[in-house]
Amino acid sequence: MQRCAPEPALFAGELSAECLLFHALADPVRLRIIATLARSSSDVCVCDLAAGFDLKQSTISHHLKILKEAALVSGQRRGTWGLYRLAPGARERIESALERALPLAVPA
Amino acid sequence: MQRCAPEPALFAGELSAECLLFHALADPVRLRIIATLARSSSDVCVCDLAAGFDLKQSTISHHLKILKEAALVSGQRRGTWGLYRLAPGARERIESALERALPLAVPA
DNA sequence: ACGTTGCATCGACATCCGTCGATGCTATAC
DNA sequence: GTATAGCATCGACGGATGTCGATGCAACGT
Repeated sequence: MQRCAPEPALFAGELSAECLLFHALADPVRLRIIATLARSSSDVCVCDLAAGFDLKQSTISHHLKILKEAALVSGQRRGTWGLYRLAPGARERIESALERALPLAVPA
Repeated sequence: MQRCAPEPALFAGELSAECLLFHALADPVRLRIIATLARSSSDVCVCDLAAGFDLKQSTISHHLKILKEAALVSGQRRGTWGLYRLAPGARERIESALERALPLAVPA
């Protein structure tokens, strides 16, 4: 039987870092946290996130840890509170990952 | 005790569609499929993906179904082969989702 | 008609993941 | 010093998910 396509040419590059980024965004709670931080002019503390999203504080901490590991969020402690904000360049990092996965201009 | 921040102001919008999009991208196999289709000038058939990624054909079909449900991929049958390509506007849809989650200019 | 090929679907299984309660730590308040 | 408040971490549990083999189906070739 003949070939089904002219030539396979499958992508063989490394995309695990990009996959981690998209994974961090692929959860409703984390996406809401990101959307909140992206729209907040000041830092947001864990207690407000837990209260606002109707989730336990440990759950919010869990998601914040994933977001921090993806370098999408940065946090600092002020007294007993944990204040979080969008990491600088978060959106640019996502756009770069998108460009590596789906390049607008296909490289030669 | 005093408040930890001036005012919560949590995001309350709807992001489930955007979450589905990012979820479709948050798997190594699916991301490789997308990267392959984005770089291929012609359609790619299921058998080539299965052979190239060292996965069973049923597994590839499963991932293609998820990508199709996310409207990132479109497929057609030619004879016994299943040919897939990147859906038109796939990248634009992802960028729109990113804009809704992390707006560059925060709306008033 | 018959066998073959390629794909989609199904069920099963193992693993991952989100959520919670419990615990410990640090900083504040008394 | 003691008590309290806020957060991170841990272990456990249930549900979601990726992978596979088996089956069914449609199209092709003989």
